[in-house]
Amino acid sequence: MEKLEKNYSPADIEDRIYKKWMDADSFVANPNPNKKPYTIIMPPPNITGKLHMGHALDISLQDSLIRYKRMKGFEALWQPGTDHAAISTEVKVVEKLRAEGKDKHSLGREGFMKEAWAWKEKYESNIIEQQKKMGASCDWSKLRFTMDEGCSHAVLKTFKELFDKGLIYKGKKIINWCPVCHTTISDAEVNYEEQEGALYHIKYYFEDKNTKINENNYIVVATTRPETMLGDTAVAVNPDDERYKDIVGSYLILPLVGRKLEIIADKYVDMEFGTGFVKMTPCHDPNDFEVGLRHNLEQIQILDDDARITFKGSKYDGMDRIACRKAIVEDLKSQGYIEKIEPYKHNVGTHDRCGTNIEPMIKDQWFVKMEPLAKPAIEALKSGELKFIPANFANTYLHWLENIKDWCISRQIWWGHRIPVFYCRDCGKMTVSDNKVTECEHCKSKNIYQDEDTLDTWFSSALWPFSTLGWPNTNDEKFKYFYPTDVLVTGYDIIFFWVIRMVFSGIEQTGKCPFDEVLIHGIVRDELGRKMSKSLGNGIDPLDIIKGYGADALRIALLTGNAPGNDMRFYESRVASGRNFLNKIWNATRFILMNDSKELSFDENNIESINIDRLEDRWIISKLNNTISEVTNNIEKYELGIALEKIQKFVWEEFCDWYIEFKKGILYNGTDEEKDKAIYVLKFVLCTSLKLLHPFCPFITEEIYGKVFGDKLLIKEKFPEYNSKFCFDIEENSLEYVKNVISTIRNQRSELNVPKDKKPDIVFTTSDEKIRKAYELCSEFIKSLALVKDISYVKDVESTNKYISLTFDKSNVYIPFEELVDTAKEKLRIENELKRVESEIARAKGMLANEKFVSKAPQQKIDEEKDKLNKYEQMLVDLKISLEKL
RNA sequence: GGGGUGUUAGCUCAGCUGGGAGAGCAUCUGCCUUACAAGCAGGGGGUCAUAGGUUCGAGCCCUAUACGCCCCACCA
Repeated sequence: MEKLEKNYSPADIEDRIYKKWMDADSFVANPNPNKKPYTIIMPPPNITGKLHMGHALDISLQDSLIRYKRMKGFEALWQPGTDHAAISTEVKVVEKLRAEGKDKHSLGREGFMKEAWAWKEKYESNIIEQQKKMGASCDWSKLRFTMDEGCSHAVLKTFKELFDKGLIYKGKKIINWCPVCHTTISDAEVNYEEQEGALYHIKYYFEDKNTKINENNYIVVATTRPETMLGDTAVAVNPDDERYKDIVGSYLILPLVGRKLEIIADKYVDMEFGTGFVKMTPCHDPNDFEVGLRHNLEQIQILDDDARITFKGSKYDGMDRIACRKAIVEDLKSQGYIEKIEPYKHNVGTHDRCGTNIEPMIKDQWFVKMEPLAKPAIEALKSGELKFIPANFANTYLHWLENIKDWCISRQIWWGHRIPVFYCRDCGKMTVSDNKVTECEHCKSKNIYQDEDTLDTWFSSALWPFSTLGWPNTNDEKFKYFYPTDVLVTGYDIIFFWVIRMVFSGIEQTGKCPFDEVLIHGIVRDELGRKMSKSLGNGIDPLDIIKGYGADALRIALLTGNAPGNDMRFYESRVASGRNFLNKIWNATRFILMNDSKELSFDENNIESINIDRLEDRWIISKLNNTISEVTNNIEKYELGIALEKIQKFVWEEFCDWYIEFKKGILYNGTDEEKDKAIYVLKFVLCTSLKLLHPFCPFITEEIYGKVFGDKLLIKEKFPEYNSKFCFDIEENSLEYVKNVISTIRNQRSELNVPKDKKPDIVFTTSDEKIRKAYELCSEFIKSLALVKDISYVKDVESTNKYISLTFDKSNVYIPFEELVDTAKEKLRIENELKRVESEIARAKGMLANEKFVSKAPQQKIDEEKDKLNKYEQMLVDLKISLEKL
């Protein structure tokens, strides 16, 4: 048998182990009538970047779940793939081209697409390699891409179907325009950020010199964007505003321009704000647009696609919007139109991909009609078909759906699914098809051209749970077997973008909610609680952490100490402590192998045929058995962190700190038969622990499993199950009692600074036969672990001795530390103990004397209190005797 | 403005359906004990934000208050 290195070094083994899994096709899942399916669709990472901590968390959760279910006997498919990330990728490719001195437009659409595909090939393989470093056990043979043939077909099919149902339409509406990316974006892609600006108060004079308000021949409007006044076509007041009732319908003259503006009344205006007058710019403000529709206002577009002013015949024409703002303000000032300028903080919409201030504009775009689609999605949640973990995210989901607006899906970029709409130059009608189109379906003319726009990247992501499984071919075996999927694991930050859109698309296209449950996690932040970001430079690269500590340690750090849905701060020290745990189990293995000089054969299935008779063996097996049950329970409830902590606690504390220490006596000095059995139980516990741990820490467990248990692959083993034959409550309790005794003696030694080589002969008294037996069975443990020379039972202890007396509920242990005992101190210690016990008794008595407690509390609780009372009363008696003897 | 959420040990956070407060890190003490110093043993440290309420019993449920964070909407 190969020897293990003294310390666990993940770098040496992880790639090798991963290859082993791949070579054995361990991740492949295919429709299998003999097994139940379990499916997780991986949120496809963008091909724009590299793996970040958010991905690492995502992967840790999903991989743990999928490995667990695989071991539980499910045909477990974790479907991987990547997202074309339309705008993000296009921006990156354009940047790359610019660096090479090339230009998107001179390349042309085809040339550009070639470049973009090359980018995709490169970055897709990067990110996949990184996912593998994390240990991701997804079925790479089924790798998909949102723009591959199948997904593209799904997209076109969906577009066509929604169009035919009237759920996709083209319309001139006000949209969010990014002047840098040169495309529309959806409402969800707009981030509002507070910016320092100014509120300009501008005088608009009445057309009729005799009209006055507040003694003045002008009114004052306030705006943060004075340049938009070029597009003003009205001024609005609230219809209920008594101040201005009389002037509704009169006209103003727009400064600098001279346009006549009617004063209109619309309930949109807030009377409380500013002067109560609002200038209306229907083309460049969403609210003004709505008001404009109601009042049939003229729409004057004053910005082009670069957000430059287009105002023919004016000095402002062609100016950048910011330069124009300055110029206009100067002109207004010099001509006396400015009443005042105040500093003003306000929220400005920015593009979430590039940070540019977005400009609302009116454009002819494609939209998805949301209301009919939102309804079933709301229903799915309310009926319980769809569940969120934690449940409170359901509110977020519902709130969004109940207030949803139509979804702008057309983008003026090239990288993406081109809108499958063809316009006929002859008859002017549209042809929409998910197949190749060569002629107008209305007049059969060949003189047609395709819509230039592409679709929002989320349009294809929305289909991901089924487009990856073969849809729209509903006869595809994968689709029939694996769909709907079981759980979606993702961050709360993309509930709006993605989860909601998958749900309504899934219901609309397949008739089923695409997943039963959504496990939501938070954001991984830096140590100061800040988001990790490129601009702050505070990002931590998961790959660097893996290099230093291994993927398993990183996974532990990400999986523990955090409740679902909450953000977590990333501390490297937590990875280090994870690594320390791995080193612990590594060394426990080393210990076993070092003591297994005969390299005994081991078959875990024979465990039931072994006569487990020793107390500590029954104890550890019973503990292990309970751990299995609890861990399983926690995983099923998605409490992965709690599950993992329980495994760690079992392995480190119970197995390593206690059990292995117990066994050293036998391994060093026992008979061959005793040794062999000890090795057997050690291996059994190790083997089972590895299985429990494998979903969370796949690499080290696979490595150890291979070293100790031969050629079998752990990934393919069965997850341990609770076995009622291994439930040894009595032995478990007895040994816990002994552990407590050992700890208490150690504590006293430590308090009194007793040197290690001083090993007393201790005696004990007890009234309980079971306890007496436990002491006898475990006397070797007490001797070796509490550094005791001999231990004996006596009926009573001579009162002349100077000793430390330790009182337990059913026994007393006396330690002769004559020269170390300070009688006064010892007296104080016992008195304090006495006080504690007395207060416990008072507490228990109080509860039991409370009639309401006795009549209302569950019987089990009452019995517990009675037991406690008995126990403490016994201790009280013993403590008093000890005190007397001092 | 609407919704959500947090306040627990020095720090970061757990605490499952209400039944005697936990972890990691940090800190202190003693140990290089032949699996592991990435370790072992032991210790200190919390009126669970505040005030009420429900309950036999509240860190947990309800109400209010204070401070914080997040999301949505967005006021010109």
